[in-house]
Amino acid sequence: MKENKKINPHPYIEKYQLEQIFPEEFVPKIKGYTFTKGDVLFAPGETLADMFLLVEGKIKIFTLTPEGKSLINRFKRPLGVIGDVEYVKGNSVINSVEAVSDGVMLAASFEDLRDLERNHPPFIRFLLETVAHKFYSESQASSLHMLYPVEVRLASYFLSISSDGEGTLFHQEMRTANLTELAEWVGTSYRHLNRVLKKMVSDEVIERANGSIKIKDLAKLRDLANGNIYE
Amino acid sequence: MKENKKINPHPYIEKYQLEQIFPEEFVPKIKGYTFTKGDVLFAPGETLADMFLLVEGKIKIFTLTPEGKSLINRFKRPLGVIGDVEYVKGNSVINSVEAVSDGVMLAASFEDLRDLERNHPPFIRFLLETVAHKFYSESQASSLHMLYPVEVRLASYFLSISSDGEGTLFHQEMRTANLTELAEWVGTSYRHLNRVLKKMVSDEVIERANGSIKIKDLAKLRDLANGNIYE
DNA sequence: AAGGGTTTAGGACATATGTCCTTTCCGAAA
DNA sequence: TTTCGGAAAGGACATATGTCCTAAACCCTT
Repeated sequence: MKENKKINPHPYIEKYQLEQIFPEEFVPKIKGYTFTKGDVLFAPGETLADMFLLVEGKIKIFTLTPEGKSLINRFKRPLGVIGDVEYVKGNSVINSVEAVSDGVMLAASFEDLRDLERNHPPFIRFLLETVAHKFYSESQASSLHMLYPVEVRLASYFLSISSDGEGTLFHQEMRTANLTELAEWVGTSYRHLNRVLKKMVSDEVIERANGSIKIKDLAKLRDLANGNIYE
Repeated sequence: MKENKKINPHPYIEKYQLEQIFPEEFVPKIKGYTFTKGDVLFAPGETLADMFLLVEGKIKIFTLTPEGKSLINRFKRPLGVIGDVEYVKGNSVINSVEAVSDGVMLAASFEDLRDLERNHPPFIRFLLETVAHKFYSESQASSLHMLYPVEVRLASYFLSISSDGEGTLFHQEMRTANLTELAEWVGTSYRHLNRVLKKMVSDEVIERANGSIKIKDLAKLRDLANGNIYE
């Protein structure tokens, strides 16, 4: 990771009760770094030596093709983990990671983590749960993408972030800043997103007023989403 | 799982050196079941009480939509694991699982596994690696599907199973029996697959003789696949 | 208030992919 | 050998989505 200003990790360890995962002896080995909106945090192919915990801010994880297309795999907010799969599999970074806002990461070296893994079972349990959850979400999203057109995916997205389903960490991860980002998230072009939005407006499912989108008919939205909700 | 004939699991434990994951005391808790081609092994929503190890045969894991569309997520051959994510996350079965050939599964109850997890670190390490690998493959495949048209995905598929890349377990998992299945695997309709195959023939990338497909120009295929190879 | 970049909106056209159908082919069962 | 069902091949048409482009609206900054 591009290394910005170092900061004291302790407040975050308390805030997120990380003592349960990282025992007292381990805490001194944890470093804290800040990052700034727009920073490229990790690039594909890079070799990692540390695992990171996002404890403040928002980042996006995306794939860039040689042709310049980009696809957002997921957003992360606290308490997101970066480098877990790389730690386990020992491969290099797969996706690009970029800061969507200013934020803070905690870091611990793979080397130290291997010791921790041996002596402190809760850590490997934490890892396992993290990765299992990532797999599960990825798998759901992937099926949704493959099997349904943009309109359905979009309806799912709206449902997920509507106050209805609020509260889950995951939903927070999904909020997008603007339509361009939303398009990348849903996995389509801006143009097409716009087309679908227009259709939803004329179907009276949503309303658009000066840039913001409001859900007008939750029932219709549910109908469209077809039972498919992210998460 | 639909329970077929019980069999003795020991030969498989030796064959795949499972003693490293399951210590001697645990082995008696492992059961063995056979299954038959076409069996529906697991259905979405089902609650699992056991984790399964595929030790013989081939199964496919797929998603079925309410509209009847189906999408193959992956094939599994030995030593595939079923129920790992369900074990960790405690949720019900996500996808349909069907036997593509006759085969054998070993099973161990979640309850027993929880004890094992506490007392025998190699087991949780095994789980972690399994899930991390699943996530990694899923993630790769998902990006490929989202970002490239069928022709590219198909080229990737051919490259992966060509003798060139042979040997990896993963590639074995991918071999499909007929074009219909291939279509489901690539995530498209049979009709469209056929269209793309025809184009590849006229571009002299592949040859088709009485149902079988031969790679004619590996270089062109690589070019098409654009560096994207499954796995 | 004026200028310039970013975001939103949408027209026109091209391409990718799906759906429905018909025909042919081939191997297994009778 | 005949029959029949599934698998393969492809025509015709519909839909989903992408690409390229232009114009208007919306901030910021000066």
